[in-house]
This record gives sequence, structure tokens and C-alpha cells, in this order.
Amino acid sequence: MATTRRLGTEDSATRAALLDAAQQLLFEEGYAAVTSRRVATRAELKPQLVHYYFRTMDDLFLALVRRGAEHNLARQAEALASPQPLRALWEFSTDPVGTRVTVELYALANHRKALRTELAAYAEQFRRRQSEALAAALATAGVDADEVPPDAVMVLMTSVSRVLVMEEALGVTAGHAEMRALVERYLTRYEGPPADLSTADDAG
Amino acid sequence: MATTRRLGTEDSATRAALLDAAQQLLFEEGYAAVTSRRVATRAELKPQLVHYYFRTMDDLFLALVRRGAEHNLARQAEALASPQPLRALWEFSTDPVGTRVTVELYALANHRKALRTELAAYAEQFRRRQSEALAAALATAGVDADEVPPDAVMVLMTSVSRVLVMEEALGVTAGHAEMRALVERYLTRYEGPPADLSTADDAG
DNA sequence: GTCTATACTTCGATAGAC
DNA sequence: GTCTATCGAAGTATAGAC
Repeated sequence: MATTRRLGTEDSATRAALLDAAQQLLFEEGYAAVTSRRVATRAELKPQLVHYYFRTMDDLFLALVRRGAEHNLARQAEALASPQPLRALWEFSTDPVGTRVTVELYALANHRKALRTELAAYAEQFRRRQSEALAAALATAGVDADEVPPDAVMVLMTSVSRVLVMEEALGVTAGHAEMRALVERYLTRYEGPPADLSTADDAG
Repeated sequence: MATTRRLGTEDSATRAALLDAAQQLLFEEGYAAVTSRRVATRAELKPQLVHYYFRTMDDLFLALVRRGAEHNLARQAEALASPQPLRALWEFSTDPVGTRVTVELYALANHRKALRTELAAYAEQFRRRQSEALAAALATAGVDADEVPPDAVMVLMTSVSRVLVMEEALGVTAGHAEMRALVERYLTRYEGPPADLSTADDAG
């Protein structure tokens, strides 16, 4: 176990390039396509470099989760601080690229212990931060917390957005229009109409 | 393309054993673990037999989807015919084994064209059958279809159950209790309390 | 009709060269 | 500190024996 083999530095540009390549592959072809050889080819580097910078493939996936977690927590903070936090969260969670990468990592984590622990810790942290902000937003909107618990709304939003994105990638769209319309109705009820770029509805 | 190679018969017991092994692996270790060698080992058979019965791994996955689709459509029909169809559907869709296998196939399908087509066709069929039955059940329960469209409820139930199961497998449970309680409240409102084995609540 | 011997490709990982 | 030569195991798939 006491391996003396050396590892590349964390701030290396080569390392970052490998992570970028891995993330692209994860999105485009799924976790099974994230092999040392393919990651390296995508980054136009030699396969052995993957093992120099990450030692094992598990370590590469862990690094990917950590980098993604930082990124997502930052975006979450922005959303929660916006004038329409519910809308901002909905936009964030229906972003196809981010969601599909997340889902892919979830699927992989189901079968890799180290990854599972790391991803669960991140997910719980994400939820904790969202819980308080969501409770405040719903209270502001005049929603009765006994009738509609904020933590349930949190799970609801996460679930619906995730499944909508996944199914649309697959080409399954039954009930999606109705579902999105219902969400829109509630968002408007709680926060009013969208107040972003112009005040466009569905025209154009 | 015009390969003359022969294939095993569809009713072969060996073939069924390979499918069983593949499904177990899919559930326990994810789609990446479903390789010809591992499937064969699990079924205590030679790896080459996988290719005799399915030619390619894609064909094996396709067979798995078709068998699962038949099974699920049958279970769906039972649920829809039960005295409490909403409850029955909820029970069905929160079954951990079935859900995790489905999610794994969805993840894989995202990156395999043949599988994607097959799975999408099945999913749409599943939804079509559920849509009518759900509309009837909600109408019976006195739910206003304009306020709460049945097809939205369908997507809602599917999404929430799927994410609950996946997250619980991962060890993420934030908001789950609140979410399940909310579902239970609505099920009771629409169909009354559970009326299955005895009339137990949460005791024992 | 059923299964095996075998070919070739890609995998993760290490030891050692620069 | 960075990268390469190389290994043994595992992957899919085919041709041919029973």
C-alpha cells in the first residue's frame, strides 16, 4: 500500500485539461466512456498522464465531483440571492448540461463507494443551503408552511426538473407541456411573472 | 453486413439465465458492469454464449428492455385496475428494484441509439395507458382537471418517486420525509386511507 | 441446435526515463 | 516536476467444432 509513486500538482494546466475532457465525455457519452485512454485522446495527451495526475480513475471522478460541487454551490448562491429565487432555482435546475452531468455522476456513484460518499455529502450541503432560503421565499409569498412544507417543495422542484431534462434527452415528452405550465403557474402565483430580459411571454 | 452466423432460440433456458444475470448486474453494479464476461460468470456459463444468444451487447440490452417493458406494463395494468389506482401506482413506482433498473437503462439509453428508440417507445406507451386511467381516477376524486391536469400529475408522480428511490440508494434523504408525508396526504384526500392488508397505519 | 477455441482491441496501472 | 514504455487483465466478437 505504501506506494512511493509521485503525482502531478493540483494547479497544473494539464490536469485541468484532463478534467475538462472527462466532463465532456461524461456529458456526451456517459460515464462508461470516461476511460483513461479516451480522456487523454480528447485532451490530446498521452493516456498515462491520467494516472500521473489522478493515480486511479476513481480519483479522477472524485476530482470531477469536487470541481462540479464548487461550481454548483456558487451558482446556487447566485440564484438564492436573486429577486426571484424560486424562478432562478427552477432555471438553474432545468439547465440540460448541468443536470445531465449530475445524473451521470449519480448513476456512477451508485456503484462506487468513494464517489457515493462525496456526492451524498455535497447533495446534503446543497439541500441545507436551499432549505432555509426556500422557506423564506415561500413565507414571503404567503405560502402556509404546514400545508406545503418548504423541504417538500425543494424535493419536488429537484425531482421534476431532473426527470423533465432526462426524458427530453431521450425523446419522451408525454405530459411535459402540462407539467411545465403547472410549474409556471405556481411560480407566477408566488413570485409574479418573469422579470428578466424584456418581459417576453412565449412570443418570438 | 450479411452475416451468416447463427443465433440461439428465443425460448432457450440458457438465454433466459443470461438475461437474469444481466439484470442482476445492472441492478447491483450498474450498466458498466454488464459485460459479456461478467454476465456469463454470473450465470455460470461461458462468455461466448452471450454472443451466441445476443450477437452484440446492444442486442442483449434491447432484449432486457423488451422483457422489462412487458413485465412493467402488466404490473401497471394491475395497478390501474385496483380499487385505489393512485395508491397502487405510487407503490409500483416507488419499488426500489424496478426503479433502479429502469434508471440504469435510461442512463445507458442516453448514449445508445437503438436502446433510446426502444425505451422511448415503451415509456410513451406506458404514459398513454396511465394518462386515461389517471384522468378517470382524478375525476372520481373530484379534482378539477383545469386546476390540476392529470398528465401533470402523472409526470409529478413519476418524477418524485424516481428521485426519492435514487437518492435513498445514495444516502441522501433531506426533505424526503416531508415529501412522502405530502404525497400520503394527497393520496388520502383523493382515495381515502390505505385499504390493503389489515388497516394498519404506521404501527408495527 | 448448442457451445468452444481463438483473435484482436482496449482497459487500468506501474516502473522508470527525461 | 513531467511524461513514456510496457504489462497483464478484461473487453467484444467471430469462425468453426460438436
